[in-house]
Amino acid sequence: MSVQLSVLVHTPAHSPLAGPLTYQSELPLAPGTLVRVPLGQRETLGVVWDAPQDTPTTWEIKPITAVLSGLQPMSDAWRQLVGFSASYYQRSLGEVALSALPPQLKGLDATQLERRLRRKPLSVESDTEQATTSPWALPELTPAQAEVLARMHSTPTHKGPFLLFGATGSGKTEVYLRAVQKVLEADPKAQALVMVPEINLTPQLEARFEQRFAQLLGADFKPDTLVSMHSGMTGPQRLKSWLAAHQGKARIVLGTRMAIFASMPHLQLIVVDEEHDPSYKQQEGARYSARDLAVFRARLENAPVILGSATPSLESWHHSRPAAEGGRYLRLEMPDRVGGHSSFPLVRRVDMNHQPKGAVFSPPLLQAIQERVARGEQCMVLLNRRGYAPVLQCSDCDWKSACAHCSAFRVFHKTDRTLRCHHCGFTERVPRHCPACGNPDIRPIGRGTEQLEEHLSELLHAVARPDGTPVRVARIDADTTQKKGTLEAQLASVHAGDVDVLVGTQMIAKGHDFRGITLVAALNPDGALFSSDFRAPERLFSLLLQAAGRAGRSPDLSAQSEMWVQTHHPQHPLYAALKAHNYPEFARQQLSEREQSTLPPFSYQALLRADARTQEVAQGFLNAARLAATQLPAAEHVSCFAAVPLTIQRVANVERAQMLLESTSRTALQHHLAQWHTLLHALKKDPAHKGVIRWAVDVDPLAI
DNA sequence: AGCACGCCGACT
DNA sequence: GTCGGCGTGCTC
Repeated sequence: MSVQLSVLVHTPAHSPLAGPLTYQSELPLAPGTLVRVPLGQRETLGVVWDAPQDTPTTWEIKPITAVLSGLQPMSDAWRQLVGFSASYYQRSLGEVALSALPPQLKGLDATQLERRLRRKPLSVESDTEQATTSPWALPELTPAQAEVLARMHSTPTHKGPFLLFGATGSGKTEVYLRAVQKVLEADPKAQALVMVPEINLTPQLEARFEQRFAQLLGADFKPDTLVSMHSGMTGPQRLKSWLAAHQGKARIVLGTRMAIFASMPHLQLIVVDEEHDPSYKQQEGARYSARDLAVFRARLENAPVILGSATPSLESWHHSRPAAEGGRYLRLEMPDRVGGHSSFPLVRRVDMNHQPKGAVFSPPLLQAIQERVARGEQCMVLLNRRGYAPVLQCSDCDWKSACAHCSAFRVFHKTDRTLRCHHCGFTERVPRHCPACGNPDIRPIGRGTEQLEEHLSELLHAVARPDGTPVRVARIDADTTQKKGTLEAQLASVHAGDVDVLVGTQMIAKGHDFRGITLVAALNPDGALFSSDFRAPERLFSLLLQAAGRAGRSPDLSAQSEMWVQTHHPQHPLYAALKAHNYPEFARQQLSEREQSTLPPFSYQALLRADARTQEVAQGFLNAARLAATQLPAAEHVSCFAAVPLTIQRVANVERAQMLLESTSRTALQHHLAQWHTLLHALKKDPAHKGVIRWAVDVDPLAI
């Protein structure tokens, strides 16, 4: 006697096999059981999904190959999370479920896994006991931290979500540590999930958690008590972390957005640090928001979730309005920096309308940098553009360094004399003469961080540090940190005081704690003020406030620290709110504008994207999709805008177009998308749209 | 997504 | 003459 099972395998969203496949098994298996199944010519990993359906089948039903009996079935909550993610983000169950498991697990057959599981865990280091005996004490909480923790723990009616609105330097991490400590101490099995936006930020947080919990747990702190999950890890490392979490050995899982799918049978707390960060949104495949899924998962697991930020996303801020007005999150505030000094760097706006035309550094900013450096203080200069110059141009004809494969210019990188396309990677040596007319005079137009570094070295040439040595300028951006470990090394040299002025992209504005920096400057941030992207101001405000938070972290220097903004719009309300260090005011302005225009969070959006060889084919598909959508029942509640090319219309010779859908009802939009999906599959097969390379839906897109 | 099959260009 | 490019089709 054998039973039939529904099993998920890794089949993509666009495959006709989107749903679970049917296999037979000698024994009934619990939903969530991990199995090996034959699929075509290969054998692959599967997850038992539902109770068997007895729909009559016309094809042969193959038996499963093996049960991975060494592993507990995936929990109900995990399956519900996967089910929700697949349906909400319009992807197949199999794709979501299997990409939520570590890739290495797919490669292991049942016997290999048995061997892997039997492997003895590393023995605990012998010095752990020493650590427990040496005296130590928990750092004293600030009144704000104590208050926030008390409110989280004494609000049984409100299990979260909590929005921890804490200024940079107010000690949010300590709150996370205490909240985690609390759940771990209350239940010896409890597990906590802590998420950070970027891989770069995991090592320092990991160190902080490890130090704390090695002390707190003493001999109970084993090598796999704290594990990480992020895409920078090797396959075997990820498998190891995953197994530790799945088996409940890992009490704390620390990771980037992918960690939201970690198997944690005793999950009792989720922390999302820097919850506003766009990195929480996956940008391909199932385009999930790990922050939104964290809120969903926390509810499933009946666990609290803490969303922390100094500049919350407007969505989360709106959700944390007073309950009387419909807010569902509890807002907890920590306005002051640790150490009681609430002083935020003084924000200085330089009106570039009254400065020498074309100057990169306005004279007052340059002077301020010179003075600081001469006093032995450190400065940080932000410019969001890598390379030496964003475009090269012939002085004679109209040649520009366009990319042959993209509708974008190739960026001039002076260090290796190349022209590089930042979209497709196409790289060539800089030509000696204009490729079009032979003119040897080709010029860089505009400025990137490389040029800034060079320029600033010249400008500060005559300035000496207090010890008489020359000023040192360094640059940190994606180009200087390609090799693993270089970022750490560069950050260390800034810490050590080997650098006087640090130039870089937004990479340097996030998270890193620079003690000696007393002046931060944003050279040209105006672009985001009048961008067509309605979220651009939100990102700019967040970036500037975070950058400002880099200055004056050390209490003795904070009093004189400054944030400089060079702008042509010094009166803009965004800068006024920044100067006042007033995020709530900024959020109020933005939300009122969003409400006026019925933009998120007052409406819900989705994008349909199509890629094709030509723009006509891509848009043709979208327009046909739009026409098909008008037939759907929810159509009247969903507005569908015209198909438009993406801002970078062509990348690597693929033309890209998209179409925006909007509704004031999330449910209506969801129903509409779900029904649309089947129509889209059919459309793609239509010979009229043969040229469509791929299409995808992006629910709650971050950029339009 | 893999993995096979299948039909055209530059190499041991 | 083969190796290998990726287009098309299939997987319970």
